[in-house]
Amino acid sequence: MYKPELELYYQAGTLDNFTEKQLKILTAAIQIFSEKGYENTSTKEIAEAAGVAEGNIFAKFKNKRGLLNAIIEPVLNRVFPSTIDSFIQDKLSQNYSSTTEFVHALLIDRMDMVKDNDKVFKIFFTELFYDHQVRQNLINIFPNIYWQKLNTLIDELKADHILNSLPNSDIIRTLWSIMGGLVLGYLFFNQPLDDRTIDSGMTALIEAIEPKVF
Amino acid sequence: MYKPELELYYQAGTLDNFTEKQLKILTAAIQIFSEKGYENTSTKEIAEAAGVAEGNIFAKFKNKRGLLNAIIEPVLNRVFPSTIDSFIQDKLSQNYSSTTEFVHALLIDRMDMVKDNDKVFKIFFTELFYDHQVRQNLINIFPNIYWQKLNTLIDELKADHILNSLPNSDIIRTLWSIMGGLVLGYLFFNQPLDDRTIDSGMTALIEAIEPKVF
Amino acid sequence: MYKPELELYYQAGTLDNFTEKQLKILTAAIQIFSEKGYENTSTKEIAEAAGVAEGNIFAKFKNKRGLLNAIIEPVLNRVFPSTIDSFIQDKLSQNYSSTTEFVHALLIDRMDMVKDNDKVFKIFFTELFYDHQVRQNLINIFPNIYWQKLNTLIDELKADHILNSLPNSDIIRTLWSIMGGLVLGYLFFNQPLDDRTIDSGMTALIEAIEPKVF
Amino acid sequence: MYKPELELYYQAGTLDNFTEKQLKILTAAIQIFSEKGYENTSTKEIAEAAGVAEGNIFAKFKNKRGLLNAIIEPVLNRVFPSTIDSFIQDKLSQNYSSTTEFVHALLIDRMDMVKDNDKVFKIFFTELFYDHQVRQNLINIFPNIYWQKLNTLIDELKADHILNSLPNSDIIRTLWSIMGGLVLGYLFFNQPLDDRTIDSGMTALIEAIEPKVF
DNA sequence: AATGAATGAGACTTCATTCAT
DNA sequence: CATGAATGAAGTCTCATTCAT
Repeated sequence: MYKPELELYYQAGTLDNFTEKQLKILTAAIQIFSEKGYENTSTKEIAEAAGVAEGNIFAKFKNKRGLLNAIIEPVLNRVFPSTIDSFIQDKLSQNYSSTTEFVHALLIDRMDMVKDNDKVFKIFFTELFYDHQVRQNLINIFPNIYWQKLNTLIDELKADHILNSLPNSDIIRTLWSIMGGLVLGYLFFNQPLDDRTIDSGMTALIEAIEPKVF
Repeated sequence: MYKPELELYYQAGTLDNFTEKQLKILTAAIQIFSEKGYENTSTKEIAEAAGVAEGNIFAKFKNKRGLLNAIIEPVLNRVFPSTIDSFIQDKLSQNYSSTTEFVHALLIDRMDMVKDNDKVFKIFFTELFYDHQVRQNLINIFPNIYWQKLNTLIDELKADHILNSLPNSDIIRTLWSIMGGLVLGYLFFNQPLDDRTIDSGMTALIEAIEPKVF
Repeated sequence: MYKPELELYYQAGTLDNFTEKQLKILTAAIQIFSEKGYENTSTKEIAEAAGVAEGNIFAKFKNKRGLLNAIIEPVLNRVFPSTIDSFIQDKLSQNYSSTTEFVHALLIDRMDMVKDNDKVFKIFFTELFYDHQVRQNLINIFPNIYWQKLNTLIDELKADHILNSLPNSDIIRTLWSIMGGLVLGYLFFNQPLDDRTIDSGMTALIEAIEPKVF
Repeated sequence: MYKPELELYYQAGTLDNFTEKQLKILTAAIQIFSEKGYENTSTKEIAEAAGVAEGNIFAKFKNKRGLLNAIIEPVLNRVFPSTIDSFIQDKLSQNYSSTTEFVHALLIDRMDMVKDNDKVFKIFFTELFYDHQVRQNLINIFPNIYWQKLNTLIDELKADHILNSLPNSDIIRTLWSIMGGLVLGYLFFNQPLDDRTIDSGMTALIEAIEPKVF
């Protein structure tokens, strides 16, 4: 049973605790939530799409919100932390010859993850803007220690002439603005997220954050 | 009766058709929708906050969705078109001495509008990501003729060495990515939208889209 | 519109805040709750019996429990306090020539109230034994000050040789045991609560709590 | 495996037909039913408290109601009949020298049974007031033949000057009123059921039903 | 005997909308 | 215009019960 929309879970083996029917519920919910939004989807609709009795949803996910959380949580608890971790730990240990290489290493595989799980990410971003609690959860993912490490890293990259001298907060905002523009354009406005487009975004990003050479 | 949150409407004199009670409804709806989201707000709640009977909402706005549209429409029908128009017509008529001046003229007053109507814009963006129809409406705001004019403009700016040689679509995406990053950061993540921050965004944008001089 | 089952409320004019349909709901709920019990009655059933849309129940009574409380509360907040008050204040001010007269004055009109509102009292006692919270509410009706006054009263009656020398707590328990036996027998076991039966209960009570003369 | 809450069953050896798991279910059900009431307890909750699978409940007790009946039945089929029997047969065969002795013999061991099985009795009385069917079952326990024998007995006690000349029905009601007051006070209102309290109840009862001596 | 996933009827409740006053 | 009582469809959720394993 291949579940392309569940890539995010597979890595952790989380789905081992799910029965066949519960997986069908999850898959159906991802499909319909991404199409019509959480609030506009009824649990009856999900159950019918999954070919399952409605009660099953509540047996496994406690309530409708629990089903949404089961979809969103992997993005929060796996995607963001692993991105940050690899950003801070892995990348830091390497000697980047250029800003290009650094940014490239950062972007490419994240974008693949978005494309492989587009429905899940669409749900995530929709809720991110809709629900204050989800935003708070996202913020809580990044404790102070992360920000300190991130700042330290950026300072080092500045010292190595890989980043320019803009305030760190501006560098960070530019980074996620460009990335966010690519991702949201792809998810919500049918814009391409192919290699050329990503490269173009990378170029723009690099121009914006690399030091000027004279 | 000053209604700072209704700046967008005032300009057009649209509010002349509203009674005192209907304005109270509109103001209350903007407040609560921006706090809790459209789906999580009941018409009864709005009526109570406005201090009017529930029936009034339906007398003026036909249904709950009509109330939301009354809030969102000005953003679609006034903000975006006027931005595009001034972008194409006004700005075009001027002779920009530099990319900086061009971008500066474009950004500053739009950001003020966002700050003066932050609740309305929060509702707009929330719905933009939540509702496919709102996205479609936004897309429909820009008919082909606009895109043609925009492309012509960009081509001219390229010829004038005010923009670099990236594909037009990349330039446009970078532009709204940086702007969107500022706006969404302000509306949803408590980030500043002061002059310094806007300047920093402008600088990044300029670096990304201005030609490199050798 | 005569509502024999709502005597308890009438006295306070509480029902002025109820619409015709809400009174029908209340009446229907009293009828069905007393027949089948709160838990075994659905709100749909009540609405149908009242000839009203189900939503009406929740508009006035907030939820199903609120409907039960609207029935039970008058018993707690009106019947018991007024009984205690008249017991302590009114009766105390009189000079009883005998225990008989004292007890008689206490019992008779309370029993009439039970007979006039038998369904309400049946619901009340059912819930009293079913729901710990209702028991707690009943207990809270009697603050310490009441017990002090009651003890003082009983002590005085003892000094006047109207009550015997049993511990006050035993006198009180005997009193409500005999009264409770009459009431519960009537409400739950089809036993008579006519004057002769009440007189007989009074006689037993008097024998138990009056002083022995030698 | 000592089960103090199952005293009622032991005597009859009824529990021999129960497996370990079924006894756990019964014990858990008694505990939770007495705390929260039958209607507010789910079979899942019972199964979890008993540490068994939910299906076990239905394998042995057929349905949820069957589980309640298994708890209530011994009270109906053992406690009441044995009380009546001993009242009519055993006590009758003795020559009571006084009313006191008679009543004492009747009350003491019944109260011990209540204290040893308080949770079961709490469930029983709760259901007695909640469920018309349980009341009917209780009434059916006493066939006409019992009432005839009981009346004969009371008449004889009257002739022996052990009971006064009140109507038999009044004597019976006073008897179970006083007893019921003690038991319900203990089970539902945290009142003591120690020897002194029982003695006090007995005294009151005797005063009420014994003949007056001149 | 034992398990617990699965069922689905039915419960309570919300809420946009209508309409008589 | 204004009111808010009334509606009833539709929603979420619970839970006793079944049954394949």
